[in-house]
Formats: sequence, C-alpha cells, structure tokens
Amino acid sequence: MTDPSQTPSFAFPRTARLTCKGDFDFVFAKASRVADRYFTVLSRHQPQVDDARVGLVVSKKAAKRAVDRNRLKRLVRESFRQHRSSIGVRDFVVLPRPAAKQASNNELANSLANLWRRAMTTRTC
RNA sequence: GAAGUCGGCCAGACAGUCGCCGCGCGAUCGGAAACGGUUGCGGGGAGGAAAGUCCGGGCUCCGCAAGGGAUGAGUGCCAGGUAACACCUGGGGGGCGUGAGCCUACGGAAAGUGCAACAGAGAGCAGACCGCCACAUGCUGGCAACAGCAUGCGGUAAGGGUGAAAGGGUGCGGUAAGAGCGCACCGCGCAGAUGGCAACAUACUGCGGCUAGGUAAACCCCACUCGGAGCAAGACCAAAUAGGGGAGCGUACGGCGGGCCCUUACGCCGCUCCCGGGUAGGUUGCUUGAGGCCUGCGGUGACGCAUGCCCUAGAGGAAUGACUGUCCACGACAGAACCCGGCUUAUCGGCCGACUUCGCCU
Repeated sequence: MTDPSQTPSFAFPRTARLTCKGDFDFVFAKASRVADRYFTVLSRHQPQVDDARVGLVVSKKAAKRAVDRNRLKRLVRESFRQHRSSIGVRDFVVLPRPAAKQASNNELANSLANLWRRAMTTRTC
C-alpha cells in the first residue's frame, strides 16, 4: 500500500534482541543510564550492528509472580517494537523496578516512551 | 419456591490493525545434495490448577552376578483397580448430620520400657478426706430396752468431693453398712458355630464375675515396600588460546641434557601434517503418549476390552502479546520449560445433571 521506505518498520525480529551473555556484558560494562520509578534503562552504542537491540532483565525481586514478570517483558518489548526505528543504533538493557507491577499498561507505555527518548540523547563516554 | 449434598463442565465474546514462536505448501537466492537465508499463503500457539514439589512412574547416566542380611526411610482395617502409588473404587469398624451425605494414620497396649501437669485421700499388683456401719470405753438422758455425743480400733468403694480419666452399668436380692457377694438384663473378654474371598458381623451356643484403663503422628513389636542422582540427566558437532600424543622434514647456525672435561651419536627446543580429550558456541534429548474422543461389550464401581476417528504449544534471557471498537453476566486464581498418574493449596462468576429436607399447589 504505502512506500516501505517511508513507513517505519514495526517488526521485531530476533536479530533486534540481546540473546547471549556476551551481549549483556557488553552493555553492563560501560552503560549510560536513565531511569524513572518504573524502569531503569541501560544503553551503549554498538558499532558492530546496524539496528537498535534490546535485552530484558526482570528479577524476582521486581515481580514475584511469573505472570507479572511476563507482563512486564511483553510491555517492554511492545514499546521497543514501536520505537525501534527512531531511537538510534544502540544496545539497551531494561530492568523493571518493583513499582512497575502495580502500574497500568498505559502508564508503563508512557514511561518507556520517555525513557527511550532520554536514552537516545545521552552520550556514552 | 427456599435451604442444602454430590458429580461434571466453562474460564469473557466478537471484529480490525501492528507484532512474536513452531508447522505445512509455494516462490526466490546460495549449494552437487542435505540444508540454510528472504518472502507469500494457510493453519496452530498456556492451565484447571501450568503452582507447591508432597508421593508414584517413564526416560537417562552411575552403581550392582542371582539371592540373603544390616542400617535407614516409608506404608499400615479388607478386597479390587492400576505401569505404580501415600491415589481411585467397592466393602467393614468408629464418629457427625433430621436427611442426601460427610469425616476417619483405623495393625499390635493379656513382649518389654516410658509418660500422665494441676487438683485430689488415692492415677495402676489403687485409694478411707467427708460420709455410712459394727464393736469397745467414757459422758449425758432414761425405770429399762435404748438414744445422743466424744474418743479409740475396725469394716465399707453405695453417696459426696477432686480430676481429662477413680478399676463395668441398671435393677432386685443380700448385708451391721456395703461390695459381682448372688441373680436377671445390658456391656466386656475367650472359645465355638453360622454368614462373608476377607476386614468383620450375629436377636446363636458355651465359658469367665470382670481379670485385660489410656497413650504406639512415645520408644517399640509385627507385616509389606524401597540402590543413587536427575533434562543444568544424557548424546552429538565443535572454533580461538594453551597444553598432550603420533608421523615426517631439518639437523645449516645456536642453545640445553646425561653434573670432571672433550668428541661422535641420541633426545629436547623449530617447521609441516595428522590424531584424540575438551571450553565458548551450536545441534539433539523435545513432544505420538500408560494420548484424546465417539460407539459397543464386560463389571455394583474404579476400570478393562474391541472397532473407528483425531494429532492438539514446544520456547530457549525464554514466543503465546499490544492497541482500538462493540457487547455482556464487567472477567478470579494465575504462565508450560523432559513427559505422564495422583495429592495438596489458590480461585470472580456461571451452566448442567442426580439427590435430600422444609414449605406451597393439585
């Protein structure tokens, strides 16, 4: 229907995810950090890939029940999927905080939209 | 109609948009192929508990001759079902409920050891505190028989009192008062008979005057069962780096070694190739199974047998989602991680069937 070069892609292939331990270690080693009361977002510029990638770390401390952990992961992935094309080429690691499990989907989506924007403008030293 | 009991079922619905993970078919690119990448279409994608990890198995590796014993752990009325069980079904005993029904670790206390706070006179070969009764002595009253009181010595487990529990119960006889002391009935124990596969039952027969209290989720005894660890099990492929083994080449130069020195020879250090172990990583195990559904047959039932049909998640930092709209009874507990059979716990509501009690109508 519309020109694919103009519509941003909302796809979320496996290549856009941090899959192995090394990827996570790379971000943790030297990350810039933004946070609010629901999430902490670590990010680092990754020169070896072309696209933004994301990884999730949801501890049992943040959400005790498996159902809550799944919900948080899904919401983060969904938000990342929608913002992926506009937040630069970086690796992100998102850590939900304990307050997140009580918040509504809408609140969390707004929170993440802000965090992506802030993470993009910070510079990695 | 109201209250209740038991069993079974459902787990918001529909539409659109954007995504994620397998599968099938096709297109295309790479490749000899196997297969892999990209892409289109079709179809599938959490639970009744997926949970707790409390039991029972399958599967895998380790150990192990068969078998027996010890230790430890578990199970505990009987019969059946099952791959197996601590589960299920049926039956028996006991308890609760007007009832439908529900609950029940329910073997052994006449093998042994232990325990029982407080209270109480006494708590296990019982026990006289009050009481009751006889006798003796004294005092008082009385003509006397005798009565009352006190003390002493006995008898007595019927009554009071204590306790969770006081050593069968009721009645009659009996007695100084009492007592299974005697009798009847009930209870209890033992033996037999009868019924039942059995647990067990009996309004049956005989014996025993009652001895043999409770506690075994106290030790214990008896019977039966049990090897250990778990999918991060295990199997396969396999970089980089370091190291191991073998073969060949070079021994040109140099160094090291057998320790008094020298020479020759030999070995090592070098290079090339091969081999096995193994880390990261990848593949597999991974979903077709004690499988589900329908019908029929056997069985009181759990369940079994037969025919037919169906294939119904398989991720891997971990998919099964998000948003919008409409509707309603306004949506609980909660998320697969090798797989099954159970148990237990959590849970908004709703539907269906069978049954019970009460009320009303005919």
